[in-house]
Amino acid sequence: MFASDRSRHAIMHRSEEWMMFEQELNNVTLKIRQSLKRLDVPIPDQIEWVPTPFEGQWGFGTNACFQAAAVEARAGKRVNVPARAQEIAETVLNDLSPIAGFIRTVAERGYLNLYIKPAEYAQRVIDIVLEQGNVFGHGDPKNQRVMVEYSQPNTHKAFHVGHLRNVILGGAMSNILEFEGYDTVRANYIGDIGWHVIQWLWCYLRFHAGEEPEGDRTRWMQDIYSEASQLVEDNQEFEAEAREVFARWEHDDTELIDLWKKTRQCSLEGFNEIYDTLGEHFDVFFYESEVEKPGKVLVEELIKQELAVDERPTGGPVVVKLDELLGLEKETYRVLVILRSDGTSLYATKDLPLAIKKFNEWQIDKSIYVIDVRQSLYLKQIFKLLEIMGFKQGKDCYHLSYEIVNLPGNVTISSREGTIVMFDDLIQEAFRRAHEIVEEKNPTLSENQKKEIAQIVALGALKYPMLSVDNNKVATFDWERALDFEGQAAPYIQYAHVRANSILNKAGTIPDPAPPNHELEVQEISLLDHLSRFPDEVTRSANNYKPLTIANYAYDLARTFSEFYQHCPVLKAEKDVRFFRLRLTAAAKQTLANSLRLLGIKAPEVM
RNA sequence: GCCCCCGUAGCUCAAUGGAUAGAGCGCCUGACUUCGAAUCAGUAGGUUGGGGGUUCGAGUCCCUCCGGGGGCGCCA
Repeated sequence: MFASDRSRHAIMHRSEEWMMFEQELNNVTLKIRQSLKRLDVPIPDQIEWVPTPFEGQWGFGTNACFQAAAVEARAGKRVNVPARAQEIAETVLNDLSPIAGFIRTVAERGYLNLYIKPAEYAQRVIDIVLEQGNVFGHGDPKNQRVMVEYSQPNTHKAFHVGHLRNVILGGAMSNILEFEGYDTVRANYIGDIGWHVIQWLWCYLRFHAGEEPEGDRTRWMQDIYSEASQLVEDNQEFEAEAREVFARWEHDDTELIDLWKKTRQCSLEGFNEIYDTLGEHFDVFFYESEVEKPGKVLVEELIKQELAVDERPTGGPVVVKLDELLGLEKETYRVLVILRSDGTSLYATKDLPLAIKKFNEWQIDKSIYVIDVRQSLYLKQIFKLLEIMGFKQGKDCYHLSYEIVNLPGNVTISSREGTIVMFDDLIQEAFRRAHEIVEEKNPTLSENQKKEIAQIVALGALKYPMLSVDNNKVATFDWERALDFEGQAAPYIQYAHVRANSILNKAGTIPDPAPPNHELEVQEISLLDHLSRFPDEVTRSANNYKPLTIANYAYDLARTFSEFYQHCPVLKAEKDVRFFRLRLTAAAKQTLANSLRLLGIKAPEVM
């Protein structure tokens, strides 16, 4: 991505903020070391700088003096660490003062704080944002390829709000990793075979032969699936019939396979429409049907290597006794079943060869699985088994888990039981409400514009809550809350972007770079400070596999900008102030757009 | 029996081991002839489930208890 920007990578550090102050801070760090040595105070291994937490002041602080005092205390000196830290900080400052590049240096509560002169750096922050434009915040190329597997829908079933959390999360994670400098491969893994498909095919042949879907294909597929699983569950004769269909399948019955191909395609097309709507795309589709046979071969190899135990002669399945193989006393990895007693495949049968295929055919360095938390143990088993098999990259597999989405009343979403909220219903209702609001707020827009905006706002509103809550918290789907466009929500962030755009449009052009020559307001400093932190937030988000970090950041930035434009007139300010604030507004708009883009949310120009 | 996750304001949630635990919603009070009020400003609201421990410093790490959810040889 961003091939045109490659040339910059050599000179731009991953963190523009640190880079801007790198020289000054390194300089100070060195001097502090020298000073501590002169004063005969222990020198901490690491002297790290963090932004000071005081609103409207722009600076960096270090806790190095705490570290030093703590070392003294551990060495047996009877000292009160906080008091001693403060003492050391003051002494060091006396020893060094004044320090070049900083407007104020203060010892506060044991911290050694350095405040920079805002005007001096304001221009640099803005210039960097505007120069880099839509790549502002990106990380250096890591020369590593990472694959993110997500979505993984089953054909012949519904696509519901439970699936949404997965797609949104996986998509945002991919965007963030890519932006941070990883060569990112978006992978989907389709469940196109298995007992659920067989039941569907049976039900179709038995009760719906010749039928074609009208309207929403995915809903049609779901309806038949729901009917099938009910019938099979309640009626043993029906189950026996379905088992016969399974047998036909195992014998490669041509007629059945033709029906499978056709209906599978129907599902896939339905999914693709949903991905289009969501703005998601995949670089590769894997299918369970393509790894089933390799999986069965692999199972035989594992039996030969005596890693797997074939219990089929005694009516059992093929299992891998992981704890036993590892010599673990305590139950840890337990036992993994890798093939049914009747020789048919399981998830594990297919996941093993797929994991290997990913590394070997795609030359990836890291393999991420976006899958719900209930499969934690299962994935732990798969990854460990890969290692035991001698496939070392098992340790480069990572389970990005997330909690499930329930319906109100703690009702589990189940396509088998039909307790689902279909994606299509959700997006249509969100669109309807968004359209109503656009109509009310901006009646003069053309109908096409209204529709486009409603779509952007509706999608943002649905996506944002999936990203702004920690992965391991259970989400409850609630119509009212899912469609709440107020407060901490995507439309708020989009609105800030729109307002910035509106100001810039009225101004016409963005002025040339210039330092501010007025006393900066608290809101301006706060906004500049937030802008400068974006690159670090991207890095942190990528390193921790947490899109939540960017979701929080985007909202914080929007709030900071809203406070800014409310308090600081831009167009009405006198010329120099206007010029500076216009550039600041442009930088804010750009950074809002960049952070929203990472979340997979569009930033409209008007709304 | 073993394992994992959650518990923070009335509700929904934030918070690199750091400075005074922050938002939104809801409640109450203000600001549109003003760059667009999908906005902003302000009030009130907390023993971070309880108890120990580690640390100079714990919502965050460790132990334990309580409450809730989930997983554990042929479901996916």
